[in-house]
This record gives sequence, C-alpha cells and structure tokens, in this order.
Amino acid sequence: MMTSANAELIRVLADPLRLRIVSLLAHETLCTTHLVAETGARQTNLSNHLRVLREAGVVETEPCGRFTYYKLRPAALESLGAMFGELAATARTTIETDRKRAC
Amino acid sequence: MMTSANAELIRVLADPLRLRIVSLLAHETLCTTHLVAETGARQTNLSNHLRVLREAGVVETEPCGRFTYYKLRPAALESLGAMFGELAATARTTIETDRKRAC
DNA sequence: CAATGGCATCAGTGAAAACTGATGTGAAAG
DNA sequence: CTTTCACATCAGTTTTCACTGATGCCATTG
Repeated sequence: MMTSANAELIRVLADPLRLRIVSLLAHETLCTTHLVAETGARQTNLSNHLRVLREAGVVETEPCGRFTYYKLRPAALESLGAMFGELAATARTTIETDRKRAC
Repeated sequence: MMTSANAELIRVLADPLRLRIVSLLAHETLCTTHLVAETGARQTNLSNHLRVLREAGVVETEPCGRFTYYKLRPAALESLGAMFGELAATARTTIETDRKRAC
C-alpha cells in the first residue's frame, strides 16, 4: 500500500550513500568502522546517515563492547517492494484497459 | 538487482509530489490540468516534475489535441519492486544465519 | 588511573533542487 | 484572423539537506 511511512522510507533511501549502506548491510552485518572502510566516507558523515536510517526503522543497532553493529530490518524493505509491485500491477491494468479521464 | 538506474528511480520518486503524481497515474491516465486539480500544485511546478518523471522513464506522454496525457511505464516500478524484494530476501538470510564481520 | 579507540552529537557551510513568475508556443475555438 | 487555453521553458529565489570539524561520551587497553 501507499502509506506515508513508505513515502518516508523512499525519501530516506534516495540518498546514494544511504542506499549503498543498505546494500552492504543486506549481505553482512557491519559496524561503523567497516562502513568507513567500505565507503570511504568520514565517520561523522556515516554516523549521521546511520542515525537517519535508524530513526526511519531501516536498521537497528546491536552494541558489542565499544563497537556498534548495524543490521537491516527486512520488513521495511519488504514493505517498499510490495508497494512498488502493487503500483506496477495497478498501472498495468490501467494501461491495458486504457482507463483515462476525459478532458 | 541494485543498478544505478534504480538508484536514479528512487531519487526521482523520493519527492512527495512526484510520488503523489505516480500514485494518481497508477489508477488513471491524466493530463496536466487534472493533476493541477488533484494536487493543488501550480501548473509550472507540475510541468517541471512531469519533465523529471519523463526523463527518468517513469511516465510517457500521449498528445491529444492541445492536451497532454501522462501515463505510467509499469516496468520502472516493477524494477524497483523487484530490487527491494531481493534486498529484503538477502537481508533475511543474512540475519537468519547471523552473518557478521568481525571487528 | 591514564590513554586510546569507536561512535554520537552539534553547529556551521555549501550545494542540490523544489518552487515561483514571466514568457513563449502550438492547437483549437470564436 | 484573433483569442483562448493547455502546456513547456527559463531565470531567480528559497529551502532542504548532505557534509564537515570540533567536541564529548563510553568502553577497552595498558
């Protein structure tokens, strides 16, 4: 469905660096140091982006000593995937039935 | 898959007004006048957003006299839906197998 | 207890981009 | 032919937001 929560998710994932983070975390749970090494971005910058991702419910943290692991919450991504799939399906039937408003 | 084309699609759909346009067009093919009435946005503003959507391959135009119909291209949305679905699936197995990098 | 390392917070800066008003174009209506 | 309407283009303004440096906190290490 097309919820305001999903709209916020899209906004959050629109940033290239955040999308890269998500892509990395999908394959492997990592901590900030790893993400710094993988992306080449500065620690402060990454920390700010991870904050945004956490507040949006895309990732969750798991403290481990003085490290902090970041792992994805698949539900958020699944919600987005379903939404775009539904939109595509609706659009297909709209086009196949040539449903248009008169002007 | 996680392509640069999909990254561009996400960026384009991150704007609230553009997402609203896409949501409207999914159910019904419309022209600019209708979208002005539905969204309350100014004609110039909508025209600029529709330009972005067209250049990104999200919509296509169909001239009709002095009107211009806008219709969705479902392939773009399906590509996004598949990408997020795959990311979610990958993230699920990563979490289930507790795959994490040592630090 | 000091020193170090991992990470978060904050305020400031710069760049990207959304929005607007003015204007142009082409098609239909009169 | 003139007017009107739908829409596009463009330049200017404003706003949003990514990025940075400075700083502080907490946990480990020596």
